[in-house]
Amino acid sequence: MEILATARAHLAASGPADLSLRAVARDLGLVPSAVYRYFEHRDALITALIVAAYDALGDAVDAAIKAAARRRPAAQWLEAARAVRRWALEQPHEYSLLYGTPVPGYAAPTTTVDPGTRVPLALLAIVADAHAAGQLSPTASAAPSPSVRREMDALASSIEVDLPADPMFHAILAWTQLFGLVSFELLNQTRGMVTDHAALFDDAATTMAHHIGL
Amino acid sequence: MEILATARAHLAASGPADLSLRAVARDLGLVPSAVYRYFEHRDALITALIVAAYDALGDAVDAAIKAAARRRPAAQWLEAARAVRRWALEQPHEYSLLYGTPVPGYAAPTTTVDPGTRVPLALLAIVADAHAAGQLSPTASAAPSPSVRREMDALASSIEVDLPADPMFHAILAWTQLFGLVSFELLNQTRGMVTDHAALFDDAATTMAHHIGL
DNA sequence: TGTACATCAGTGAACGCGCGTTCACTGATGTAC
DNA sequence: TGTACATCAGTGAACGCGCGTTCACTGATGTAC
Repeated sequence: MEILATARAHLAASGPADLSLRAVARDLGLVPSAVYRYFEHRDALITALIVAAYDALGDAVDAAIKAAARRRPAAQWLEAARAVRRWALEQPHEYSLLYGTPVPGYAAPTTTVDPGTRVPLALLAIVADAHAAGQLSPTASAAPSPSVRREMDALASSIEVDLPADPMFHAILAWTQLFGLVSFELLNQTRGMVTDHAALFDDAATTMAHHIGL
Repeated sequence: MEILATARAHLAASGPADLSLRAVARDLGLVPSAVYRYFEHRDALITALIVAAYDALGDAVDAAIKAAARRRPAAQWLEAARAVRRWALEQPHEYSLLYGTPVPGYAAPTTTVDPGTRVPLALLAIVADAHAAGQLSPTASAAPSPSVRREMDALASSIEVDLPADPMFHAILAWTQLFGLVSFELLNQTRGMVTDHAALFDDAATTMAHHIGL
């Protein structure tokens, strides 16, 4: 839909906070009320944007994993991680729509949950595939406590992933680490501490893979 | 100053996006223009809030480390990490003012940089103290590439911390991991995946300490 | 102890702005007979 | 092939709202002599 495309373009230029229904209409050369023919209200527009962004990120990650399908699991992991970072740097505003402070006054409906799980599920799939192929080395690193271990087992079965608690635990940590790094880089929180973000990120992703046992 | 206190209270109640000069004045029973006697413009108010929040968080972390001063470095690390999470959960809106998407239209002046480094410096100090006391075990985990290693050495000397590249690297990763976890929890990004966030967090912090060599 | 004056803290009205949303409407395009 | 009508896509004006900021002002408090 053209409105959605224009809204994404507007988002790319100005950031989520300036994302108003009127601004999108303006960009399209439409009168504001015309947008109501396509979206019930502003929140519906934002929801559509969020879903589209999650899907774009999911597609980017899936494509990266697919392109590395014949390589070692650790290489797949690295490429997936790089795809996340690359996508985030290319569309920082869409990234912050997904992983930043929620848009004021907007309450995400449950529709946005499923698309939001695509990336973590794709990352876990790499680990699960490695495990199925017997390519997962037992992790030398600290082990989770019994209660967390139980939670990891429950999570694994609820999302139907065949993975022991240990790599599950480290994969969850890696997932949060990944986004922590990208967010810090985008928010300039590492200002003055890190200069070559790409190199640090690659090393970080490789380290994560190592911790997981890939 | 009373305006600042009221602004923080307002922030606690409504989040950074609703933080307007008029709202703060309203809370104080003042007319909007009265605020201009104390702050040159809205951005000055926000800057003051950011600095105050960084300091509050810094104080919380420092206090936690101090209270654990006689315990093992790994325990100090865990307590520092817990202090970050606790503070974030107690004042989520102040946390998101610091680590969320920037307030629309606000450009952070360099004044906010120094207070923002308090937490990472406090975390690094734990590691550096352990290193000075010979209590840092060499990390078994993946090592950074030569270029990142060089960057870590440069960083260590620029912030005057006596730490080899290896633990420095893992400490930086742990720092980003810490905030990634807290942000994901606050943003509800782990919805449906994690239920006992406190337990996962503790295990994560312990694992980080282990990776660093604490 | 009293008077004159400066400083301070805040008032009140107004400005122009962008926002989401509503409502009655218009004119072009498509469909049925 | 022509006419009648419905649907569609969008217009235009208006609503009430909150925002940051300005400006001239008022009245209380403090200071100097």
